[in-house]
Amino acid sequence: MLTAKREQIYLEIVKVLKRAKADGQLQFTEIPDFTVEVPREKAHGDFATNVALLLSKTECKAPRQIAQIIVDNFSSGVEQLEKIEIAGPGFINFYLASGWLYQILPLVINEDEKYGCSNFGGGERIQVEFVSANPTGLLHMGNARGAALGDTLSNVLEAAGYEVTREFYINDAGNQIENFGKSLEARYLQLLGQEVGFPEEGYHGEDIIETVKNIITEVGDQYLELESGLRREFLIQKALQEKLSKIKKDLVQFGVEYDVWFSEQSLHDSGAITRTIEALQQKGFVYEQEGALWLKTTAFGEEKDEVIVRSNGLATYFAADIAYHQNKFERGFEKVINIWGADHHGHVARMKGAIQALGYEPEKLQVILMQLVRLFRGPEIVRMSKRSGEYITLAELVEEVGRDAARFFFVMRSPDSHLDFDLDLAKKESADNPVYYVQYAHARINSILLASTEKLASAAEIDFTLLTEAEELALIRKIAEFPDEIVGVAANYEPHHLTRYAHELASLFHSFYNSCRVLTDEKPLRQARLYLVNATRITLRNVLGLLGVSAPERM
RNA sequence: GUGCCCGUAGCUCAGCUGGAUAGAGUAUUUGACUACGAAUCAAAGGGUCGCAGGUUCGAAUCCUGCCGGGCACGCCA
Repeated sequence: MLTAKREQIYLEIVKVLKRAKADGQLQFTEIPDFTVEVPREKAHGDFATNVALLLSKTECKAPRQIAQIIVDNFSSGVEQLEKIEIAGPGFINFYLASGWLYQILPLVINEDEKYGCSNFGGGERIQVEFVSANPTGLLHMGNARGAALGDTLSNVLEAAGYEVTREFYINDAGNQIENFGKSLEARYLQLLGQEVGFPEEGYHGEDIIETVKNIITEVGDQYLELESGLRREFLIQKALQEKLSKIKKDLVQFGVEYDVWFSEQSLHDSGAITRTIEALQQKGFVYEQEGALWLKTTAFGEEKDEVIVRSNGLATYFAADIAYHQNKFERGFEKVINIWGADHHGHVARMKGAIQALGYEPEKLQVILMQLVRLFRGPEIVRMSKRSGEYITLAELVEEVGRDAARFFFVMRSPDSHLDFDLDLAKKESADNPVYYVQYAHARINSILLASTEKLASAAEIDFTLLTEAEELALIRKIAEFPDEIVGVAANYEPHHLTRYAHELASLFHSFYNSCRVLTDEKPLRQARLYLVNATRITLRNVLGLLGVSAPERM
């Protein structure tokens, strides 16, 4: 609705500009990249454009003078356009006939759970890789943030018309797995009464002990007889299985389900890494030095080259990740999004370089870096240490504050911002908790609809022009913005705008509720307001759905 | 030392592809429940947008330098 109207205005302006140029009133050689947007201030009309300001330089005229030329040439190509005004330094404000927005309401009701969806993405295939935690432990707050962001972004991309694949890359290879094996073995032997030391760099967490206890319950002491290498391998297999199923379960509890779980080890086993390295060699980006193979990432602006095969013959994590990305592109994804912790930022440029070396456009890879999460209980910071295994896990978080609050809080902030997560606030069932604020609006609507015993009237029976209060119009406008909002989030990868939108929508509803009685005695007005309330309900429910937050009917 | 992120109201943060009077929540103060849920609403106060220059009709937004905080700089992942 908004989009269509904006386009109409935009095209009309372009027409006017061309005509003015043909008449010699304007001299520009190229139409500048101007905008038509909904102004922040209501007093500035329904839409506004900055085109006159942008033209002022090339025209050598005052912006307001140019605006006047445009306004004078404006014809009636835009329906419902009531008034055009020049304002401020040279903005042109467009005022539409009051009530032009009413058309959005029947549309919302008809589209229902599809309201907000569009075909912006045109069915393009896009892959979102997120969390991708080491399967050697449990999910921590950083993983949780990634899970909330990745899943919400995926939901939004789907709503915007992309075909999305959610993927978890399992780091089940390399040194950490070695290390994991040593830790498991030490615990195994200790639990069976042997006096052995624990590896300095090992995984000290309690959860490893639990895992080993479970293994002992299953296999008893029969691994004691085995040669150490074999014993570790068995322990690793068992433990990985258990850890992964726990990770999966915890993510499901968090509302996150993946389409693909991709094993790093499988890239080693299948020879994919070798093939990728050969491809890079063929293109001349690989050389040998001091027994190792290096990738010439300096060819793509990096400060130094990177090792892809160590002198001990083992491929590095980087090599595996390159093979993984090649695999992604071979599967036909047109765009690939990775959500990584900020501690991996050094990896971004070289990954893009590697992609370029393979002959793909580096822009196809989009990395969202997220800053760290700090946990608080009120003013007290919650100290955590991954090394010692003392940290709060995703499962514990969901247990403590609930999935709704957790997901909302993680998405609330820009990924670029450090996130201070206050457990006390997230648990609070009160006004200062933004999750409840939004959910409350939904529950409240539901109880109005319950209280009204009559059947909702159809759009044809309703006189929408009765909705004239400022609160009503503001609410309708916000509802109308929803599809645009989704496209914006999908285009710029900014899921945090969604929580903001949800809050604003709820807020406008509460204001409306407090100033306009819905269940009034005047039937036509009551029907119109009930219709608006129902449209609000649908929009709220849909935005909460994208966030992975429930829309309760009662609280 | 080099690279990336951050610095906006007392606090937590939006706004950053340049646009009109810099916003929200919270906290503080004051009002509103004998009608649809007060987990709500209405209103007030609160700002050198880290500092200094520059670019231009216009800068929180772009550029340069500096200050403060975080992260990363491995034949780890």
